[in-house]
Amino acid sequence: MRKSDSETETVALVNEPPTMLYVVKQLELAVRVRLDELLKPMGITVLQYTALTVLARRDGASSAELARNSFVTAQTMGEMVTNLESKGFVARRADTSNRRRILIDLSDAGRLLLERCDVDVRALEERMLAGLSDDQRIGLREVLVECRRALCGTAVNGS
Amino acid sequence: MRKSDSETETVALVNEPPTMLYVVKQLELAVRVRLDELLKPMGITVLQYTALTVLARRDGASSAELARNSFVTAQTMGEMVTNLESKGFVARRADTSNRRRILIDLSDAGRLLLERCDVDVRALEERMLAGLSDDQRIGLREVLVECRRALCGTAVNGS
DNA sequence: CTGATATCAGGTGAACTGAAATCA
DNA sequence: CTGATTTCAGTTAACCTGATATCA
Repeated sequence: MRKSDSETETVALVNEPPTMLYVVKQLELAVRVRLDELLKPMGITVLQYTALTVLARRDGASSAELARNSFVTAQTMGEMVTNLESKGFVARRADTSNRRRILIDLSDAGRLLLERCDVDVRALEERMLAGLSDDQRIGLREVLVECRRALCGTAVNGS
Repeated sequence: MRKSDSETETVALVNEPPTMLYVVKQLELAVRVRLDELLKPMGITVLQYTALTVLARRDGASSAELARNSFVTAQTMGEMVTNLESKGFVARRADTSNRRRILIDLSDAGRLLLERCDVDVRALEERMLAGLSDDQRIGLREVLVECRRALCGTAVNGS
Protein backbone atom coordinates (compact mmCIF):
# COMPACT_ATOMS: atom_id res chain seq x y z
CA MET A 1 0.00 0.00 0.00
CA ARG A 2 2.75 2.41 0.96
CA LYS A 3 5.11 3.14 -1.87
CA SER A 4 8.66 3.86 -0.76
CA ASP A 5 10.29 5.29 -3.85
CA SER A 6 11.57 8.59 -2.51
CA GLU A 7 12.01 10.57 -5.69
CA THR A 8 11.84 14.01 -4.15
CA GLU A 9 14.73 15.71 -2.42
CA THR A 10 12.69 16.91 0.58
CA VAL A 11 12.85 15.67 4.15
CA ALA A 12 12.09 12.03 3.73
CA LEU A 13 10.01 11.64 6.89
CA VAL A 14 6.78 11.49 4.98
CA ASN A 15 7.14 12.45 1.37
CA GLU A 16 3.57 11.73 0.37
CA PRO A 17 1.47 14.70 -0.66
CA PRO A 18 -1.03 16.06 1.87
CA THR A 19 -4.26 14.12 1.94
CA MET A 20 -7.30 15.50 0.18
CA LEU A 21 -8.97 15.83 3.58
CA TYR A 22 -6.14 18.13 4.62
CA VAL A 23 -6.34 20.21 1.46
CA VAL A 24 -10.08 20.66 1.93
CA LYS A 25 -9.50 21.75 5.50
CA GLN A 26 -6.76 24.19 4.51
CA LEU A 27 -9.01 25.84 1.95
CA GLU A 28 -11.88 26.16 4.39
CA LEU A 29 -9.45 27.58 6.94
CA ALA A 30 -8.29 30.25 4.51
CA VAL A 31 -11.89 31.05 3.56
CA ARG A 32 -12.86 31.34 7.21
CA VAL A 33 -10.08 33.79 8.01
CA ARG A 34 -10.90 36.05 5.07
CA LEU A 35 -14.62 35.86 5.76
CA ASP A 36 -14.00 36.65 9.41
CA GLU A 37 -12.01 39.76 8.53
CA LEU A 38 -14.83 40.81 6.26
CA LEU A 39 -17.69 40.16 8.70
CA LYS A 40 -16.16 41.44 11.92
CA PRO A 41 -16.88 45.08 11.04
CA MET A 42 -20.48 43.99 10.44
CA GLY A 43 -20.80 42.69 13.99
CA ILE A 44 -21.40 39.02 13.24
CA THR A 45 -19.30 35.88 13.19
CA VAL A 46 -18.82 33.53 10.26
CA LEU A 47 -21.15 30.97 11.80
CA GLN A 48 -23.86 33.52 12.40
CA TYR A 49 -23.50 34.76 8.83
CA THR A 50 -23.77 31.22 7.55
CA ALA A 51 -26.95 30.66 9.53
CA LEU A 52 -28.40 33.85 8.08
CA THR A 53 -27.60 32.84 4.50
CA VAL A 54 -29.28 29.49 5.07
CA LEU A 55 -32.35 31.30 6.36
CA ALA A 56 -32.30 33.56 3.32
CA ARG A 57 -32.77 30.48 1.16
CA ARG A 58 -34.99 28.53 3.55
CA ASP A 59 -37.08 31.08 5.38
CA GLY A 60 -39.37 29.80 8.09
CA ALA A 61 -37.20 26.85 9.08
CA SER A 62 -37.25 25.49 12.61
CA SER A 63 -34.24 25.54 14.85
CA ALA A 64 -33.99 21.77 14.67
CA GLU A 65 -33.93 21.85 10.88
CA LEU A 66 -31.15 24.42 10.91
CA ALA A 67 -29.25 22.27 13.38
CA ARG A 68 -29.41 19.22 11.12
CA ASN A 69 -28.30 21.29 8.17
CA SER A 70 -25.24 22.53 10.03
CA PHE A 71 -24.32 19.27 11.80
CA VAL A 72 -24.78 20.70 15.28
CA THR A 73 -27.11 19.79 18.13
CA ALA A 74 -30.48 21.47 18.60
CA GLN A 75 -29.19 23.11 21.77
CA THR A 76 -26.28 24.75 19.99
CA MET A 77 -28.46 26.04 17.18
CA GLY A 78 -31.03 27.24 19.70
CA GLU A 79 -28.37 29.36 21.38
CA MET A 80 -27.22 30.80 18.08
CA VAL A 81 -30.78 31.70 17.10
CA THR A 82 -31.31 33.37 20.47
CA ASN A 83 -28.14 35.33 19.89
CA LEU A 84 -29.22 36.41 16.41
CA GLU A 85 -32.67 37.28 17.74
CA SER A 86 -31.21 39.51 20.45
CA LYS A 87 -29.30 41.33 17.71
CA GLY A 88 -32.53 41.79 15.78
CA PHE A 89 -31.52 39.83 12.68
CA VAL A 90 -34.11 37.06 12.99
CA ALA A 91 -37.54 36.69 14.57
CA ARG A 92 -39.27 33.63 15.99
CA ARG A 93 -42.82 32.91 14.95
CA ALA A 94 -45.21 30.27 16.22
CA ASP A 95 -46.23 27.54 13.80
CA THR A 96 -50.03 27.62 13.80
CA SER A 97 -50.30 24.04 12.57
CA ASN A 98 -47.85 22.62 15.11
CA ARG A 99 -47.51 24.36 18.43
CA ARG A 100 -44.27 22.63 19.42
CA ARG A 101 -42.41 24.12 16.46
CA ILE A 102 -41.11 27.65 16.35
CA LEU A 103 -40.34 28.99 12.92
CA ILE A 104 -37.50 31.39 12.31
CA ASP A 105 -37.55 34.23 9.81
CA LEU A 106 -35.01 36.74 8.69
CA SER A 107 -35.98 40.20 9.88
CA ASP A 108 -35.69 43.25 7.65
CA ALA A 109 -32.51 44.11 9.52
CA GLY A 110 -31.17 40.62 8.79
CA ARG A 111 -32.00 40.94 5.11
CA LEU A 112 -30.35 44.35 5.01
CA LEU A 113 -27.26 42.97 6.69
CA LEU A 114 -26.95 40.21 4.11
CA GLU A 115 -27.32 42.72 1.30
CA ARG A 116 -24.60 44.88 2.80
CA CYS A 117 -22.27 41.85 3.00
CA ASP A 118 -23.13 40.62 -0.46
CA VAL A 119 -20.68 42.71 -2.48
CA ASP A 120 -17.70 41.86 -0.31
CA VAL A 121 -18.57 38.17 -0.09
CA ARG A 122 -18.91 37.94 -3.84
CA ALA A 123 -15.57 39.67 -4.25
CA LEU A 124 -13.99 37.16 -1.87
CA GLU A 125 -15.45 34.27 -3.82
CA GLU A 126 -14.22 35.76 -7.08
CA ARG A 127 -10.78 36.16 -5.57
CA MET A 128 -10.76 32.50 -4.55
CA LEU A 129 -11.82 31.37 -8.03
CA ALA A 130 -9.74 33.89 -9.98
CA GLY A 131 -7.22 31.34 -11.26
CA LEU A 132 -9.86 28.93 -12.53
CA SER A 133 -11.46 28.57 -15.94
CA ASP A 134 -15.24 28.49 -16.30
CA ASP A 135 -15.11 24.74 -16.83
CA GLN A 136 -13.00 24.30 -13.72
CA ARG A 137 -15.49 26.33 -11.69
CA ILE A 138 -18.43 24.26 -12.83
CA GLY A 139 -16.52 21.05 -12.25
CA LEU A 140 -15.42 22.17 -8.80
CA ARG A 141 -18.97 22.80 -7.67
CA GLU A 142 -20.16 19.44 -8.94
CA VAL A 143 -17.28 17.58 -7.34
CA LEU A 144 -17.59 19.31 -3.96
CA VAL A 145 -21.32 18.60 -3.84
CA GLU A 146 -20.68 14.97 -4.76
CA CYS A 147 -18.04 14.61 -2.01
CA ARG A 148 -20.37 16.11 0.53
CA ARG A 149 -23.18 13.81 -0.56
CA ALA A 150 -20.89 10.78 -0.32
CA LEU A 151 -20.06 11.62 3.28
CA CYS A 152 -23.53 12.15 4.64
CA GLY A 153 -26.09 11.04 2.12
CA THR A 154 -27.89 14.41 2.07
CA ALA A 155 -28.05 17.12 -0.57
CA VAL A 156 -26.31 20.40 0.18
CA ASN A 157 -29.61 22.18 0.23
CA GLY A 158 -30.87 19.99 3.06
CA SER A 159 -33.87 18.95 0.91
CA MET B 1 -30.15 43.04 -8.70
CA ARG B 2 -32.77 40.57 -7.52
CA LYS B 3 -34.33 38.69 -10.40
CA SER B 4 -37.97 37.95 -9.73
CA ASP B 5 -38.79 35.25 -12.29
CA SER B 6 -39.91 32.48 -9.96
CA GLU B 7 -39.76 29.51 -12.29
CA THR B 8 -39.38 26.88 -9.60
CA GLU B 9 -42.21 25.83 -7.35
CA THR B 10 -40.14 26.33 -4.19
CA VAL B 11 -40.14 29.34 -1.91
CA ALA B 12 -38.96 31.98 -4.36
CA LEU B 13 -37.05 34.06 -1.82
CA VAL B 14 -33.64 33.45 -3.30
CA ASN B 15 -33.45 30.91 -6.07
CA GLU B 16 -29.76 31.27 -6.78
CA PRO B 17 -27.55 28.26 -6.11
CA PRO B 18 -25.47 28.24 -2.93
CA THR B 19 -22.19 30.11 -3.25
CA MET B 20 -18.97 28.21 -3.74
CA LEU B 21 -17.83 29.48 -0.35
CA TYR B 22 -20.87 27.80 1.17
CA VAL B 23 -20.29 24.53 -0.66
CA VAL B 24 -16.66 24.47 0.51
CA LYS B 25 -17.81 25.05 4.07
CA GLN B 26 -20.46 22.33 3.85
CA LEU B 27 -17.92 19.80 2.67
CA GLU B 28 -15.45 20.71 5.39
CA LEU B 29 -18.29 20.48 7.92
CA ALA B 30 -19.14 16.96 6.79
CA VAL B 31 -15.47 15.96 6.85
CA ARG B 32 -15.05 17.35 10.35
CA VAL B 33 -18.01 15.42 11.73
CA ARG B 34 -16.83 12.11 10.26
CA LEU B 35 -13.25 12.71 11.31
CA ASP B 36 -14.43 13.60 14.80
CA GLU B 37 -16.36 10.33 15.12
CA LEU B 38 -13.25 8.50 13.97
CA LEU B 39 -10.77 10.29 16.26
CA LYS B 40 -12.82 10.48 19.45
CA PRO B 41 -12.05 6.85 20.39
CA MET B 42 -8.35 7.71 19.89
CA GLY B 43 -8.57 10.44 22.51
CA ILE B 44 -7.76 13.45 20.33
CA THR B 45 -9.73 16.16 18.58
CA VAL B 46 -9.69 16.97 14.90
CA LEU B 47 -7.52 20.04 15.47
CA GLN B 48 -5.02 18.12 17.54
CA TYR B 49 -4.88 15.43 14.86
CA THR B 50 -4.32 18.06 12.21
CA ALA B 51 -1.46 19.58 14.19
CA LEU B 52 0.11 16.13 14.53
CA THR B 53 -0.10 15.44 10.80
CA VAL B 54 1.55 18.78 10.08
CA LEU B 55 4.35 17.87 12.48
CA ALA B 56 4.72 14.50 10.78
CA ARG B 57 5.61 16.34 7.59
CA ARG B 58 7.49 19.25 9.17
CA ASP B 59 9.17 17.88 12.26
CA GLY B 60 11.03 20.34 14.45
CA ALA B 61 8.77 23.30 13.71
CA SER B 62 8.26 26.06 16.25
CA SER B 63 4.91 26.84 17.79
CA ALA B 64 4.77 30.14 15.95
CA GLU B 65 5.35 28.41 12.62
CA LEU B 66 2.57 25.95 13.32
CA ALA B 67 0.31 28.84 14.25
CA ARG B 68 0.92 30.60 10.96
CA ASN B 69 0.31 27.37 9.06
CA SER B 70 -3.06 26.88 10.76
CA PHE B 71 -4.21 30.52 10.72
CA VAL B 72 -4.43 30.78 14.50
CA THR B 73 -2.65 33.02 16.98
CA ALA B 74 0.59 31.96 18.64
CA GLN B 75 -1.21 31.79 21.98
CA THR B 76 -3.81 29.35 20.70
CA MET B 77 -1.21 27.10 19.13
CA GLY B 78 0.91 27.27 22.27
CA GLU B 79 -2.00 25.97 24.31
CA MET B 80 -2.64 23.16 21.87
CA VAL B 81 1.00 22.13 21.93
CA THR B 82 0.98 22.13 25.73
CA ASN B 83 -2.11 19.95 25.60
CA LEU B 84 -0.49 17.51 23.16
CA GLU B 85 2.68 17.51 25.25
CA SER B 86 0.76 16.59 28.41
CA LYS B 87 -0.72 13.68 26.50
CA GLY B 88 2.76 12.59 25.47
CA PHE B 89 2.29 12.96 21.72
CA VAL B 90 4.86 15.71 21.17
CA ALA B 91 8.01 16.92 22.94
CA ARG B 92 9.54 20.37 23.12
CA ARG B 93 13.24 20.78 22.43
CA ALA B 94 15.43 23.83 22.78
CA ASP B 95 16.85 25.33 19.59
CA THR B 96 20.60 25.50 20.19
CA SER B 97 21.08 28.21 17.60
CA ASN B 98 18.29 30.43 18.89
CA ARG B 99 17.39 30.26 22.54
CA ARG B 100 14.08 32.05 22.20
CA ARG B 101 12.70 29.35 19.91
CA ILE B 102 11.38 26.03 21.12
CA LEU B 103 11.17 23.28 18.54
CA ILE B 104 8.44 20.69 18.61
CA ASP B 105 8.84 17.05 17.63
CA LEU B 106 6.45 14.17 17.35
CA SER B 107 7.13 11.60 20.06
CA ASP B 108 7.13 7.87 19.38
CA ALA B 109 3.67 7.77 20.93
CA GLY B 110 2.56 10.52 18.56
CA ARG B 111 3.93 8.66 15.56
CA LEU B 112 2.24 5.47 16.72
CA LEU B 113 -1.05 7.30 17.16
CA LEU B 114 -0.89 8.65 13.60
CA GLU B 115 -0.17 5.17 12.29
CA ARG B 116 -3.14 3.76 14.15
CA CYS B 117 -5.39 6.46 12.66
CA ASP B 118 -4.00 6.07 9.18
CA VAL B 119 -6.18 3.20 7.97
CA ASP B 120 -9.43 4.79 9.09
CA VAL B 121 -8.51 8.23 7.77
CA ARG B 122 -7.60 6.79 4.38
CA ALA B 123 -10.90 4.90 4.33
CA LEU B 124 -12.75 8.12 5.09
CA GLU B 125 -10.94 9.91 2.28
CA GLU B 126 -11.73 7.10 -0.12
CA ARG B 127 -15.37 7.27 0.90
CA MET B 128 -15.43 10.99 0.18
CA LEU B 129 -13.86 10.49 -3.26
CA ALA B 130 -15.70 7.30 -4.16
CA GLY B 131 -17.92 8.90 -6.79
CA LEU B 132 -15.04 10.59 -8.60
CA SER B 133 -12.95 9.44 -11.53
CA ASP B 134 -9.15 9.51 -11.34
CA ASP B 135 -9.07 12.61 -13.51
CA GLN B 136 -11.59 14.32 -11.27
CA ARG B 137 -9.51 13.51 -8.20
CA ILE B 138 -6.36 14.96 -9.70
CA GLY B 139 -8.23 18.01 -10.88
CA LEU B 140 -9.86 18.51 -7.51
CA ARG B 141 -6.54 18.58 -5.72
CA GLU B 142 -5.05 21.08 -8.15
CA VAL B 143 -8.08 23.34 -7.98
CA LEU B 144 -8.31 23.30 -4.19
CA VAL B 145 -4.63 24.11 -3.84
CA GLU B 146 -5.00 26.94 -6.35
CA CYS B 147 -8.01 28.37 -4.48
CA ARG B 148 -6.12 28.26 -1.22
CA ARG B 149 -3.11 29.93 -2.79
CA ALA B 150 -5.29 32.66 -4.27
CA LEU B 151 -6.68 33.48 -0.83
CA CYS B 152 -3.47 33.74 1.12
CA GLY B 153 -0.52 33.68 -1.22
CA THR B 154 1.14 30.71 0.50
CA ALA B 155 1.58 27.13 -0.59
CA VAL B 156 -0.39 24.46 1.25
CA ASN B 157 2.82 23.04 2.59
CA GLY B 158 3.69 26.25 4.33
CA SER B 159 6.94 26.54 2.35
C1' DC C 1 -46.32 5.57 24.97
C1' DT C 2 -43.18 7.20 21.43
C1' DG C 3 -40.81 10.60 18.96
C1' DA C 4 -39.65 15.33 17.84
C1' DT C 5 -38.96 19.91 19.48
C1' DA C 6 -37.47 23.43 22.48
C1' DT C 7 -35.08 24.93 26.40
C1' DC C 8 -32.46 25.05 30.95
C1' DA C 9 -28.22 23.79 33.45
C1' DG C 10 -23.47 22.75 33.58
C1' DG C 11 -19.23 21.99 31.45
C1' DT C 12 -15.32 21.90 27.93
C1' DG C 13 -12.01 22.72 24.15
C1' DA C 14 -10.63 26.28 21.25
C1' DA C 15 -10.32 30.67 19.92
C1' DC C 16 -9.52 35.67 20.89
C1' DT C 17 -7.18 40.27 22.98
C1' DG C 18 -3.96 42.33 26.08
C1' DA C 19 0.28 42.34 28.39
C1' DA C 20 4.75 40.84 29.72
C1' DA C 21 9.37 38.50 29.49
C1' DT C 22 13.10 36.80 26.65
C1' DC C 23 16.36 37.13 23.09
C1' DA C 24 18.55 37.91 18.16
C1' DC D 1 15.32 50.02 20.03
C1' DT D 2 12.90 46.78 17.03
C1' DG D 3 10.93 42.56 16.00
C1' DA D 4 9.94 37.66 16.85
C1' DT D 5 8.79 34.13 20.14
C1' DT D 6 6.85 32.37 24.10
C1' DT D 7 3.75 32.51 27.85
C1' DC D 8 0.28 34.27 31.51
C1' DA D 9 -4.35 36.10 32.39
C1' DG D 10 -9.01 36.95 31.31
C1' DT D 11 -12.83 36.51 28.05
C1' DT D 12 -15.86 34.76 24.52
C1' DA D 13 -18.41 32.02 20.96
C1' DA D 14 -19.45 27.52 19.97
C1' DC D 15 -19.98 23.19 21.02
C1' DC D 16 -21.17 19.16 24.01
C1' DT D 17 -24.12 15.92 27.48
C1' DG D 18 -27.94 15.42 30.53
C1' DA D 19 -32.46 16.49 32.03
C1' DT D 20 -37.07 18.41 31.49
C1' DA D 21 -41.46 20.09 29.49
C1' DT D 22 -44.38 20.26 25.59
C1' DC D 23 -47.00 18.44 21.99
C1' DA D 24 -48.34 15.57 17.55
